[in-house]
Amino acid sequence: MPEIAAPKGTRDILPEEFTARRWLLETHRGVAESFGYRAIETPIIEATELFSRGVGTETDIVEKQMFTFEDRGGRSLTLRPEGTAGTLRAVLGSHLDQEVRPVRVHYAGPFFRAERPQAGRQHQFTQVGIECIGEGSPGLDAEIVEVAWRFFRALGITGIRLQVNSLGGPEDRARYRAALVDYYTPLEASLCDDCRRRLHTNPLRLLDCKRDAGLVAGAPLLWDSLDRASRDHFTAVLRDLEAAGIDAIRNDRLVRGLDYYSDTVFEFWHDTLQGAQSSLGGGGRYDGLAELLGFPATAATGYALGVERILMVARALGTVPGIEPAAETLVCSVEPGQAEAAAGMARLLRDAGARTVLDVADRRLDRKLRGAGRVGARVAVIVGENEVAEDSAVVRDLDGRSQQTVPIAELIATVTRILGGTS
RNA sequence: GUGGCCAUAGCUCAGCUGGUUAGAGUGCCAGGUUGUGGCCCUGGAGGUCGCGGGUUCGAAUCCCGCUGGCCACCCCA
Repeated sequence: MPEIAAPKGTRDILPEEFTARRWLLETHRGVAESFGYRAIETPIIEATELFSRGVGTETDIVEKQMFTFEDRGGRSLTLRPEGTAGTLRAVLGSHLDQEVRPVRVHYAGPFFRAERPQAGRQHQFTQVGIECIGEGSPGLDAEIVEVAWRFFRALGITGIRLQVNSLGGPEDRARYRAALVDYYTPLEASLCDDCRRRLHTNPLRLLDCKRDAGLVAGAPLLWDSLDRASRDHFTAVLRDLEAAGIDAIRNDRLVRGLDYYSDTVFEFWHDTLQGAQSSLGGGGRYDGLAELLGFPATAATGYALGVERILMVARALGTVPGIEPAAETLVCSVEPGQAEAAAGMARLLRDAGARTVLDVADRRLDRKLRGAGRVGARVAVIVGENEVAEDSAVVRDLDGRSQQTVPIAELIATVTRILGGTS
């Protein structure tokens, strides 16, 4: 019988990594809540239409990256590839925005994309994100960037390169798309294969091409297609970011892959991640998404960040806190005969709040004490024949290498004194 | 989805141009110490050589397919 392995593109989160992720997730929660964002959780499966309508039919995500299946009633469902559409659906569908505006929410959870896996790109991955729904002021674009900025700072991650751009409104984008097509069409013969395809499917993507960089340099600028309102909006965002002390790099070629963005878009890059995976996450304003999903027009802005990638950077930078030992106390019997007495003492210690491992296996005492070091315990409580006879225990300070025999009544006090003293 | 590299013990890896019982380090278990750890010594367990087929007298080694990982592209988290 072959062993069953985790499905392709998925990974198990073992205790050590779990601890690091918890640190990251808790840090994000703390920063988001310090700005008044509240936690939300939405389903992992959604109607396929949520993404085909929201994210855009001709985007890569919807075209070829979704895990889609039919339920027993023949409805098409999809494992969510991103979080914004579902969150907006949840907030507007429940009329949360009728109570306060804007609605500020944060979330964390698994997402799924069927791309070829490699480091930092898995079928199942984790994102933390926030959405600010119900108001269109540029100050809120700056606010969410500031949340992310503080989040990275709280993790101790330096060297973040924040890229910002404005895509303008739908009309601006249509105008720009036309300008790009006008520019590239005469050059079509000299384009690379990918670009020739992009010219007809998704002209904005032409700006991403590395091979035709020379042509990109001469392409029309997005900024020139923006109307007055979008220019003012973006100028205000840049001003607010500067006021917040955030270094934003204007990148006229930054075009995010999802159709629903309008005006402000941004991405966070870091150089310790190699090439294709240099993006830690991004976001932007998506004032048009609500209507695409059938809700009243509602302005909104938000971001999503990749937990696994950020963890890779934090690890490379050495900012991940050391893992806590599994237990601070180990209680062991000398022989199996003292198992019950030892178990009783372990209960006392746990009641007193000490994380305690019990080892009453039938093996040599020195092996059990070796185990104490392995779980990270700083105190060993040893119970043998003599101790049972006189209702006492040997309390050994594993760091100080000293020990004493104490009555059970003094066990807790003795152990907590040692634990308190060394920490 | 396209192209390339890789897959040997729990972990990190060696195994030359196919040759007999597949190795090391580390970890694990045990003994040295019939009640005392992080060092040391000794011994032991543990491997369908990713899976399936083919070539050959003989395959961990060569060929094909599959699965999985990694890298690049695509794109993004």
